[in-house]
Amino acid sequence: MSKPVKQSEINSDFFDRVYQVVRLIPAGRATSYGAIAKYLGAARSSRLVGYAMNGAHVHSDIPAHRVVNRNGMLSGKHHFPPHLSMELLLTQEGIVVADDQIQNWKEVFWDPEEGLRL
DNA sequence: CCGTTGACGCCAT
DNA sequence: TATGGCGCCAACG
Repeated sequence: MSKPVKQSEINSDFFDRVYQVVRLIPAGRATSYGAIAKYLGAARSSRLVGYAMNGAHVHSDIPAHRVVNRNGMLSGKHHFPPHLSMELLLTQEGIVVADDQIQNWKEVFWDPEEGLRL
């Protein structure tokens, strides 16, 4: 198994799946768009995860700030309001951020497959 | 209906 | 190590 599959062949609620996973990210930890896509069986559709986050602002219970790119860089900071920037939110959770990048990324990174004990 | 865009990531050079 | 190209697929004009 583990064969790449188009998300459209899996289900039509890809975004909801993404939101579900993001909600499970523990405070003080963070994951990447690619890790979520991979967990959902659409490893090559990481861009869709980012797109899903774009509409996550309507769901105030989704910690979108805990999702960054594979390098731990805050590539989506530009989409947050000034008073609730990614850097601020992450810092409040104990994550160290410098130059728009999460420090100790290897330790902070939360893999959905590991965290959810797949 | 068609071309562009985009909170990404892998691979080639 | 750094840079550029391509795939992926929904949303938009």
